[in-house]
This record gives sequence, structure tokens and C-alpha cells, in this order.
Amino acid sequence: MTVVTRFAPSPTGYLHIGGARTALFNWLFARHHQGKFLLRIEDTDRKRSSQDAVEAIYEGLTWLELDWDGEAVSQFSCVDRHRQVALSLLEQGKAYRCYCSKQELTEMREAARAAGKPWKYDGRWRDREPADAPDGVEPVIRLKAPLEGETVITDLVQGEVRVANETLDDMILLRADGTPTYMLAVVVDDHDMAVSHVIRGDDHLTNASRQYQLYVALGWDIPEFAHIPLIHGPDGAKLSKRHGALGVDAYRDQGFLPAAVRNYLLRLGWAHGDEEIISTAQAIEWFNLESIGRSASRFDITKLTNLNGHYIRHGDDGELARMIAPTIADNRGKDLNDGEMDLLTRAMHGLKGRAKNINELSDSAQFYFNSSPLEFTDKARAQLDEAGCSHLSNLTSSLDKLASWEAETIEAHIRAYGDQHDPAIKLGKIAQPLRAALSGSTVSPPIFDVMALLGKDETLVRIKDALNTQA
RNA sequence: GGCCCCAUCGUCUAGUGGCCUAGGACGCUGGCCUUUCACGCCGGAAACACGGGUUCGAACCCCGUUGGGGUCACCA
Repeated sequence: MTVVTRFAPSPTGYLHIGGARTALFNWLFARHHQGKFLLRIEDTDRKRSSQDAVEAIYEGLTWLELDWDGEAVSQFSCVDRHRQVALSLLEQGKAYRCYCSKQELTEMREAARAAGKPWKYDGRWRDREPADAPDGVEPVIRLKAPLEGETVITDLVQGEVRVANETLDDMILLRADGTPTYMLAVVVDDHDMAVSHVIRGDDHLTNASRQYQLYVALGWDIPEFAHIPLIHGPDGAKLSKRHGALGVDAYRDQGFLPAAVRNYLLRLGWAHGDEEIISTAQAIEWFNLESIGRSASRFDITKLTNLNGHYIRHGDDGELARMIAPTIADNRGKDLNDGEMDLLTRAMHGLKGRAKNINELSDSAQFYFNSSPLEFTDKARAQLDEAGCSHLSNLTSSLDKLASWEAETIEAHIRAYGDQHDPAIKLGKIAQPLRAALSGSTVSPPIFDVMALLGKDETLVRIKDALNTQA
């Protein structure tokens, strides 16, 4: 049997981090089994669906590099099929028309609540003659669900889940306006799309029992279910907008790398021994449903940040440079030419170990491309005091005469200058003013590397400009 | 409230009856490295919710309690 999974978000908002993990797990499982990973947009509720949200879902998945097989399916495009299925159930006597109005239902619900009783549709139209139908009420079609017995689902993550059938009511299949409900649509589509494993959030667990009964009524094979625990916010409740958990695009904007997000999401609820850093190839090889935990986990941005730092530190210099080049060009108002692109790439080595996200990386690279005189931070200016400037001016002429402009020779030269000036001097006394003059700040990659990268001319220009600014 | 699910350091987790005086990671923290900041390295504090069973033996199995969560729409 080929494995077919699907990610079926409703386009009512952006792709949330929880949805992203569901998509990841489905994708991983399909790829592990060399099966298919399908995408279906659950847009049967026309009022709540929007094309913007559909686009956001595509973009989010694309950014996460989770590719789906074939075209994304719009559930709404299958309405005729859904309706036909509902009608066939009606013909077979496995479903019936219910003429309760929405208002009637609301009243029943409120009465039940007032009486402190659990609410459940009482099936009053289950066996009633259509002739009794009141005028002016368009009926809904409900499933004639079993009244007794037990529905048992063997969930691949949660294990055996038993629900007494008497607690399940006759769910609506077709609304009064003839459109299918989610319950009908998922079952029909999952069947038609030959989905073998339904991997989705735990919040669907109670739906599974009802859907099970629909499969039975239809005489269809029941797919495997795997309900994965939800992701909670720091307060322990289901992650939602109020936790500030926006779309995955927000994480992109905050400078997170898709690989880091995937790695983090994978480890949230799934583990392979003590492995923490897991490449996507490795994840595909290792991923399984059995190792998914059964309890909910909290979203921890700090750990994601740490992982992101790891992926940046180990990232490819060229790729990182390409990622931040547009921002740097924007900030200085001019695109980077080939030489500058090369400089940026070579600068990555010293920069990437210091950044936790892409935005920090581009901020930290910016100084290489700002034109002198630089703007100085307060701390940098403090380094350019009398003593600092005196070292800088002493250095300018001798630096100019250096035959070779490599980090090592520059360092040797400056250390020699320091020893000569004062054998007890700390290198920092000279390095910090240099750093301030060259980068505008007190934090940068090793300063001799910076000088080498900047080149002799630019280095001397920046030092002189710094001296002039302070004069 | 009914139904359902869950329960190991603050957080993510390893652990499937003896290998556990419970391991890893993030965070916190002491130190080392060091031209700054990071990285890296070494060390530390920090958990089996509680109560009963079962067993020679329980973090692991069973029951209960407590706590947390999910779900109860002509939304998905």
C-alpha cells in the first residue's frame, strides 16, 4: 500500500506554527515511505475563506521547503461529489432530512444548558415522515448514527480511543443551503484522494469517532489516524493569535531559517534518542509515528533561537551573503557589485558565529559597506579618546608602509607596536580604538580580519576620518 | 458541566520492569579561552504530580486522586 498523507488547512488565516508542524509531520511521513504528500484547502465555508489566506499557506509551505505532490485541491470544487454522497446515504436510509431550524436548535441547546444537561441533538427527525415537514424550512441532511455500542479508534499516536455511541449525535452532512459540512467533506475527500494516513492535530481527535461512523455508513476503508499533540503557548493553552503566534512569515521576517524552524518543530513532540540537530535528510530517514509523544508541548522561542544560531553558524557563506545582500543594499541605497558581493561572502566567516538570526547577521555586516566617515555608537566614541586616538595616529604611517596586508602580518605589526610603546600594554587598548574607528562600534569580528577584509586603503581612510571626527 | 486525551528538570525530551544514586538539549549559573562580542570547552543547580496496588524489583504495568489540555456549531 502506498502511503498518502495530506495537509488540509482551512484558509481562514495564515499558516500558523502548529499547522506548519502538522504539515512537516505529514511531509516527513510521506517522504520517509516514498509516498505522496497532498495539499487540500478546506474552503467549504465560503464566508470564512479568503484567497489571501490560500496564498499565505502556499507561501508558508514553500518557505519551509515542504513541497506537495500534484496540484493543491480546493475542497469547495468537490461540492457536487459531496452532495451526491450525502444524497446516496439518504437513499439508502442511512441519513435523513432534519427540519429543525437553527433557532429551534439554539433553543434546545440553551434549554439543555439551563437544565445542566449535556447537549446533544435528539434525533427528533430521525424517523419522522417527510410529510410532517413544516413549511418554509429547508432541511439539513443528518447521518443516522448508531444509537448504541462503541466506536473504537486505534490511533497511531494516542492508542485506542473508545467513545460510547450514545454520546455521539446525528451530525449534519449537508447544510440547509445544500453545501457540505466539514465532516462530510473530509471523509469524502480523504477517501477520494486515497489518503492512507490522516495525521492532524489532537483537536480533531473527537471528530475521528464521528468520521469513523461515516466511513462505516459509506462502506469505505478507514484510513489510519494519527492525532498529534497540540502546541501550547507559554501559558499552557492551545497556541493562538493571542500568544503572538503569527504566520510562519513572521518567523521569516524575524530572521529565522527554514531549516532551523523545521528542526525545532520536529523536536517538539518527536524524538530520536538524544539527537538534537537533525538534518532534513536524516529526519526523513528517521521519522516515524511511534516516536511522537502523546502530550502537548510548549512553544519556546528561545530554543528556536538557539537552533537558528546553530544553523547560521554552520550555514554556507555564499548562501548567507545572498540572503542579506538585499537588506544591505537597501540600507546604503546602492546595490552591491561583484567585488562587494565577494567581500560580503568572505566576511561571513567572521560574522556568522555571532548572529542568532539573519537580521542580526545583516546588521553586523552593514559596517563593511557604510561609507566613511562612519557614524559611531556612544561606546565607540568613548574608545576614541585621547589615548586611543594617539595610538591610531601613531599607527597610520607605519601601517601604510606594510608590504603585506594579511591579518597575520597586520596583527604582528600592531603587537610589535604595542610592545615597543609599552611592554605592559594590553592589546585591547589598541584593538578597541581600532575597532571603533573601523566598524563604528565596539563589537565586531576579530579586528585584524576586519582590516584585511577592508583593505589597506579603506582601513587608512576610516582611521583618518575617525581621527578627524574626534578632533 | 458531559465526553475524550495527557502527566520525567523552568522548557523540549531520552527512558518501554532491574543498565536510573534518571541521560541529553535550551535557559540559568561558576570557570577556561580571548583584541570586543559571540562561538567553543570544562563544571554546577534543576524532574519521575500524589496515593494505592501488581512484582523479588517500578519513572516504566493496573486503579484512584489531583492537575493540565482538547472538544461539545447548518466553523474547520
